Amino acid sequence: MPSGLFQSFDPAEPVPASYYRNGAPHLVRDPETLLDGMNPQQREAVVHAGSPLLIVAGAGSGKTRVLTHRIAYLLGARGVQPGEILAITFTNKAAGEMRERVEALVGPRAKAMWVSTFHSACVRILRRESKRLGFTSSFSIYDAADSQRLMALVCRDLDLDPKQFPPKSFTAKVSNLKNELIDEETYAGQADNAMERKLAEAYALYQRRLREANALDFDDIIMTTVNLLQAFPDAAEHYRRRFRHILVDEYQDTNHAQYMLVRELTGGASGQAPKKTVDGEFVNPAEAALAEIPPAELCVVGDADQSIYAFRGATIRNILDFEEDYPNATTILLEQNYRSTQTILSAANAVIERNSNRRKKNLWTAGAEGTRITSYVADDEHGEAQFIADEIDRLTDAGDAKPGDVAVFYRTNAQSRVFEEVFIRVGLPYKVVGGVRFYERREVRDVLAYLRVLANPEDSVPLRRIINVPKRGIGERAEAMIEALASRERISFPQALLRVDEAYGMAARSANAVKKFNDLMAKLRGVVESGAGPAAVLEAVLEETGYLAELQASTDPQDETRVENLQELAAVALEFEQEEPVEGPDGEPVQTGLPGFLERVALVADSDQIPDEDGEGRGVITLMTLHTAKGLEFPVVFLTGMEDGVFPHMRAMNNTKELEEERRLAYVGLTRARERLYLSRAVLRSAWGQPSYNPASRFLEEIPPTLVDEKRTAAAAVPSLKSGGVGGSGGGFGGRSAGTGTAGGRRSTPAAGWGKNAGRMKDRPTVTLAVGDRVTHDRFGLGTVMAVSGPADDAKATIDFGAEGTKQLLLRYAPVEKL
DNA sequence: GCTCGATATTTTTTT
DNA sequence: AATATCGAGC
Repeated sequence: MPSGLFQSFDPAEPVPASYYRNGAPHLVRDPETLLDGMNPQQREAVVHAGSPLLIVAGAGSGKTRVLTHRIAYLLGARGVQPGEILAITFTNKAAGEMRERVEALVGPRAKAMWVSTFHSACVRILRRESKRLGFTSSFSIYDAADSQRLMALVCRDLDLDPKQFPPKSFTAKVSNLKNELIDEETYAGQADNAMERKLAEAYALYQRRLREANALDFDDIIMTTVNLLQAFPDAAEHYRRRFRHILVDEYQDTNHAQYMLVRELTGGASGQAPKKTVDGEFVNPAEAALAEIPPAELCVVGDADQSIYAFRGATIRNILDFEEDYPNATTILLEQNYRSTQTILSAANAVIERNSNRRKKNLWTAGAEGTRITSYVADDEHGEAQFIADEIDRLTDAGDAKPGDVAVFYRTNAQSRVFEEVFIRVGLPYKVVGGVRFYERREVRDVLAYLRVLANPEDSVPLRRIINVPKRGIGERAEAMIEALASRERISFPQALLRVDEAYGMAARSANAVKKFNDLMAKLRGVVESGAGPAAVLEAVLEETGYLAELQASTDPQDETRVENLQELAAVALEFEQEEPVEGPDGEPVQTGLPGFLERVALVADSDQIPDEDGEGRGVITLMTLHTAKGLEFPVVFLTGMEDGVFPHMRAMNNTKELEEERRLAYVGLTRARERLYLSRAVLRSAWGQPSYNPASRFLEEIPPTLVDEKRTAAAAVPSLKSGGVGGSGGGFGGRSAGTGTAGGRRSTPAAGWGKNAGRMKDRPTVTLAVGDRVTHDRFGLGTVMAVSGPADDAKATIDFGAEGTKQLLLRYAPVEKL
């Protein structure tokens, strides 16, 4: 029998019934072996019982391992039933991974746990409780683009000047309000200037339209669930009795609504006492029942230093104030890092330390110091990409890395282009993650809109999207007439569409087009009613609407890709259809058929595309934004575009709060690297078609110079200023300020006017020194470096020259050479 | 009603 | 540079 597996318990302990579900006991790990190889803090986090638990998990501290082992321990050692566990993550990918890893530990009974995202958990609850909330269980889910479109319609209906009241900003504001759990009525009461009153009006109409369409937007999903739990004590009771253990991952990314949701589900947080009369009687008997349920055991995991979604309403407050929200909470700090070299960790620590008001944390590793971080200053973004391509080539040739080990990070999606160009040219395999996402592509959204209308005929947003796609002669004017009919007859837009004949002033040709459209939809509805699955319905849509035919007939090369995307969508539908219907634990409704498919598509963004480690293959280089990189790790990481204005982003630079968020983003980026870390920047970068000179990112200066090996410096990057023959940029231009021209097939770099190094004429490239390095000085002779301080390109060193004494030197000017 | 060309607009975005 | 949006003209 393999060690670590056993079949019986200590006789002193009763065997938990959970071990014998489904008949015969299966091989179960001794729960204590779950603690093998863990450090003391991790163990404590796994076994802790009896009070709310906050696990402050630094980057790479084995967070997921702790969470999964904690769940396994709950099941194995504490007799918890799988059905009593609710584990919440932010992404479907994270949820899937967690479930998989728990299943590997405890076997198939893990299936009965709820491991899901905030949104899918809430949708599940809402489908079950939809009746009491006034919509049907087949409600539609509006994503950001749908919300946008609906708000645009609403603003138009209210005759709002789009210049003065931009629908886009209204959408964002409504989203923020919902994240703060402020509903339209409450907001109407507090709006006190012209703009806010208009917003209140738009908010109210927007909500009305959603209800009419039997739809909820992303933010509603959370807010409505909170409202449900607060308004219906018996509903709250059901879920509180059920979920006795609630685990929340990435707690630093929760917004207020999600925070309240966790509180409502857990019960027992401070300030939760139900209303009582003066005699101590409960006002509401259902609340009395609720009050008797002891609070669930709450365990949240997070790292305030990795909070990078404040711009979407996430609030660090939730993690910082956890101990106040849950007064008897225990906090465990995980600082030991199992991912990166000490060099990388020291750099990350040094950067994040500049943020104010943070809980002090010091990542450390029992592992190696590792190689120094490589920095590189390129002439322009092409040079930067070229350097990275060359370096990856070098690493792979030397057998130090496979392409799949390498990730290239950047601040904004637009920066990926140059890397793609260069990688294609030199033949490096790569994959860009993110950017325009699959489910946001026009053709995918068009076709899904058909399916949505078929699933929910009252949903007017997708209906209006496809009413004239492909073009069938129902223009703006015709649409306006239908709308007029709808408001005249006080019916919905979809209903008005069916009564075209009553539309006043509609051209015969338009009316005929609408009728043909109605016939088409009726025919498709017939396909749905015949019991066809999502894949068959999708195929019917593609055929009957002529959508596919139009794309295939097109000469636009883009349309070829579109056909492929639709094929992929059809494949997804087929896959969904053939999935064995996962039985919801204890008969929870699980959506199948068209509504099920649409729900899947609405709640699953495609983070699926992060290249997996495929055992055999050498993998591909991963290109992505820093935001997308959170939670991942790679042996080799290139952090690119390290320039003020790019990263930190220009719009975050004059605001301390936003700058601190950028710094956390830098921290996230740095801590993704396991072994090798590269920091690169370009002196000249073309952004929005305009070339601009960017100074070094302030984050670079925050990394101790001793940790960095400057492979190419700013001095080398400015041809006209350098004396040595370092690097192969444009070639020398004397001392002249060269304009933007072409030299050696590459754009050259004007000399004047950039950064703090301008004016440093004719000196050698700044040496990078580390403590202990031996140097020679033109005047003082041999010396040993005692200390180094200051930012990389402005570093000072303390050097012991023996008989000549110990000198403080500014390396930028000092005539020192490394030996 | 549709197409073309001028004009404005660009962060990040797990759901 | 690339794309979305808008208005004029067919």
